[in-house]
Amino acid sequence: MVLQKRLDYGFDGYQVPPIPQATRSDRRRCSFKRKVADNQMCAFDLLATVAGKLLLEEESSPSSSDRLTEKELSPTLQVSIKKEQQDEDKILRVEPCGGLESMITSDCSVNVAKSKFQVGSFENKVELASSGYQESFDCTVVDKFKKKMNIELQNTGNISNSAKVDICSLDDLTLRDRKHPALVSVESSMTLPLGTDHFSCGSFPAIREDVKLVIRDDDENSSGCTHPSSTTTKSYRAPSCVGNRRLRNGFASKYWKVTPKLKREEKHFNADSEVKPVYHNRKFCYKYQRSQRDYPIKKRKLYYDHSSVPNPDRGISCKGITSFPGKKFSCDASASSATMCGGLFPSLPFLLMGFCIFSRGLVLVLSLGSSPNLIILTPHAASGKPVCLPGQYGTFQSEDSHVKLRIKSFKVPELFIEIPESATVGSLKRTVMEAVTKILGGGLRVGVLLQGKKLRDDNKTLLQTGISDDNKLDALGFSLEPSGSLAPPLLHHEDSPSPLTCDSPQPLTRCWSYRYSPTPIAVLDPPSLNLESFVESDHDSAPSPPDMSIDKNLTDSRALVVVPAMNVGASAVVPARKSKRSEAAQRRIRRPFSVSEVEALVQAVEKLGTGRWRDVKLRAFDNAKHRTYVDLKDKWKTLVHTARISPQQRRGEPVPQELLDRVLNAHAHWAKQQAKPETCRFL
DNA sequence: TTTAGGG
DNA sequence: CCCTAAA
Repeated sequence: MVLQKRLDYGFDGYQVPPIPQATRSDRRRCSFKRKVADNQMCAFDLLATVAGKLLLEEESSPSSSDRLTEKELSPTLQVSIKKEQQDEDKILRVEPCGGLESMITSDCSVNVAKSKFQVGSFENKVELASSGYQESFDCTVVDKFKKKMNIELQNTGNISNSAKVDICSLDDLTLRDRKHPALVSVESSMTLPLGTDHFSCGSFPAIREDVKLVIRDDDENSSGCTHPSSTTTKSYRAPSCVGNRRLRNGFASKYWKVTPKLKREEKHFNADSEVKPVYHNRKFCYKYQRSQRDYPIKKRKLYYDHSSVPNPDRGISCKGITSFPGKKFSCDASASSATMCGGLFPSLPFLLMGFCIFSRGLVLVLSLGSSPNLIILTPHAASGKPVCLPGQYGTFQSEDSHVKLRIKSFKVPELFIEIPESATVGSLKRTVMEAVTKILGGGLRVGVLLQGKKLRDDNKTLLQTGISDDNKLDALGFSLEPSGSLAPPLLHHEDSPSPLTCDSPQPLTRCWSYRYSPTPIAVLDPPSLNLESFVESDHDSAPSPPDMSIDKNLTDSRALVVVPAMNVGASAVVPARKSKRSEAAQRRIRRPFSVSEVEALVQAVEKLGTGRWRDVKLRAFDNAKHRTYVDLKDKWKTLVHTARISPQQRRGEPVPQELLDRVLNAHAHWAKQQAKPETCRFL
């Protein structure tokens, strides 16, 4: 999908010519897809694939193959990337580094000529030199690291336009964060001083959850190792170790296909800026030739002056924050390894596995724990935000603009089973089976949900709906619905159709949200439930223990519930509670406050008062995702009530009288405070 | 989104 | 806990 994104930028997916021997036309036709189990697909694979393709294409290009001399190719830079799956006959040879001259220019793009970058040991010099065009960037290693490597991208014409990527050693890293035994931290500081203002990077909201997943993995895998060589967990392999098996090279992109869109832009440029498209090395590899004289200036403008040129390719933005004319674009390195991504990877070190600079952005392949991630710093326009593709992502874009999806689970219609206590387990099973059969009997339909919203228009293309948008992948969900829905025995009409909230193929994805208005009956939108969410809901005990789970709570278990529409007559299957609400509006399970929670609540209210429930939430229940500020307010209400009634009338887990006294005191106190706002509000 | 209250 | 009017 990420690559699909690239489509917009002129990167036409990834296609790998099957075999070098194939004729060109054959190659074009039967370029094979590297079939990889979805969960094995990783960003690096994608890039490697691309690299493979690029290389192969280059090899077959007389003009460029000239440069592929043994001399120039450092042996260590020759890499065989083999699918870990053993795709025997399809071993890609990727030789991305040594002296290959590549140019990936499209309209206004970074032009990278040389790339020597061996991530495997981090001993090579990184050098991305200009291919001779003034407008291109130089990327050179400033420090020969060991300790620190500095890749500097700079515009040869103007030093101030530079991008820096600092890579510090593990040692440096562990000093900062011992928790993550990553090997190398990439402190990316992209600095494009363009003027006065300063933009720093924030976060990538769109992919935050994905990232969380990664972080979790990190923690799990974290072994405390602080030295690369000792860090040999599955997820963290020292670069040098990796080298043998699967050397992960940085590579410069080569020739990118011209996409239709770009072709159009091409024309545009032709007219506008004396840019003459020149197909270089096959028609889908191209670059522009510009007249030298006005190039440098114009070029920079194209790069950075977003407002002056109506072209999507302007400037590199970091996570959506872009450089604007006269402003400085910067991702400060001081923050952490995550700098580049700001809040995305807070202080999470990552290993730079490769990078790729191409016309429309900078791609970094980073290892964030167990799987490589693809970070794309895109030019401003198109999506604005960098894309992160977790390695284990189940969806990706393949050639031919196909969207590949792996559906791990379906939401299934809710079932409601009513069965006497005296019934046997066997009869329970049968009853459930009956209910299920009832539904299946009528046939099933599949619903597609995007960001919680049901996609009802069957005629829209994935592209139109945005499903092919990488940002939305994790918001994609499917549901099973009784197909009899068109003329289903409607039992209740009071409900209105409701959006399903969740569920992507990923188990840990957030599920529905709490408060929904009554929603329509389940006929068309049968209540669905995520089977995978039958996770033991966490017993939130203490209010504060860090809750690392991704809202596990939200996936409260919802036992079997009914599918009203389907229960025609089946005695065992009856409509649930008038099926008042459907899927999303399912009433949350009851979770009585524990004494410790009450304690925390009381303490917070004593401190903050009774009108600041949000603050109370943040202060004392920030980690209890299932406790909303409304819940806290409600609880306080009941606490006050409880405190006022006699102990005999109280129900549930008894709250210590001491706490109830404090409740009354605090309540009285804050009531008084409200009466006289002038007074200082401290206890 | 929060707050404040009734259900 | 839910639902909402108001802010």
